[in-house]
Amino acid sequence: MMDAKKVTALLRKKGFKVTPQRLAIYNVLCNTKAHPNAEMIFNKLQPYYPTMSLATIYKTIDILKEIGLIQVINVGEDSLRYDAVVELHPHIRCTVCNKVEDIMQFDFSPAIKAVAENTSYDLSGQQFYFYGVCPECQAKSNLKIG
Amino acid sequence: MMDAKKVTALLRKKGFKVTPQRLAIYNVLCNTKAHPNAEMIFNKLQPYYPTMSLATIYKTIDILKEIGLIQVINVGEDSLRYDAVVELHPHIRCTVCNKVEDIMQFDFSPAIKAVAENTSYDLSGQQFYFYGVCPECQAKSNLKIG
DNA sequence: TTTTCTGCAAACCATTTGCATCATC
DNA sequence: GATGATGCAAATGGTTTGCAGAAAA
Repeated sequence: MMDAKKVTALLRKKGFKVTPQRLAIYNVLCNTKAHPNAEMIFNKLQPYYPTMSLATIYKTIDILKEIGLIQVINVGEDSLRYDAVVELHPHIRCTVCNKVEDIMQFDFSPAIKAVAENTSYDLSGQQFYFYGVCPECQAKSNLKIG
Repeated sequence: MMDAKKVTALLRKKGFKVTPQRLAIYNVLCNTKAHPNAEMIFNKLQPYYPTMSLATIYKTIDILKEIGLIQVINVGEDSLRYDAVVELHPHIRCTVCNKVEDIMQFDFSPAIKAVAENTSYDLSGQQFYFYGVCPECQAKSNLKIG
């Protein structure tokens, strides 16, 4: 569900050219909840853009980040993940299958506000990461034991 | 203020040998609030252990992590930082001077409890990172403008 | 004496960069 | 046609690994 017009307009406005590669990369991020890293985006696009390189993905990610269309997620893996949902929300990573999901059930804004009011820093952002075992991996683990 | 006896006993108990390098590295982490990365530890020890290598620092960090004496801090830099305070507490990084400090003014345990009760994950840990400009860098910035 | 550790050098791997060619405008 | 983008290949840099000599148990 990408609003292609919006991306196109924003890229142009910020002085970047509009290319099929850039639209495709943003499109992948808009149509997944998997929070993919560069290689996952690369693999997803491989069948349709067989000549696209990882370098192009990294360069495009830099631009999308700069113009505020995506955010970077650093859940303590070797690689970074990317999210087209730029609104603040915590993430949780399964320590067994490494899947990364959004946490929406709890609103952290009061906590963040409290920190902002009690620190001498001029706050500009924050990231909350949770770690645990997802329901699917719990089930698999129970099967093995039971 | 490292409790050398405690480290020594714990290393032995877990089947690791006690070496001056290991004690020194843990000692550095116990006596700083700077949340150093491997290179900062290396530089700190350089005058006293001129032959110590970065490889030894990384290997020691792995062990200290494994036996629960330190925690890893991933504030979105190129390198990881380490903290001898293993109790949960949020960290804040100055986006100007890159200093990393503890946040102690606010208790996140109620928020974490709420997430634990509302997620289908079996929670094992979490990390909260804040970003902003520290008071010192704010002052410097004001000088330049004013 | 046995086992594990240190420290050098080489390997690793996600990400970045340089550059010639190519697409967008 | 001018400018900026792509994609290959090489570079980068934090971290890891292999291994011979050294220290701990």
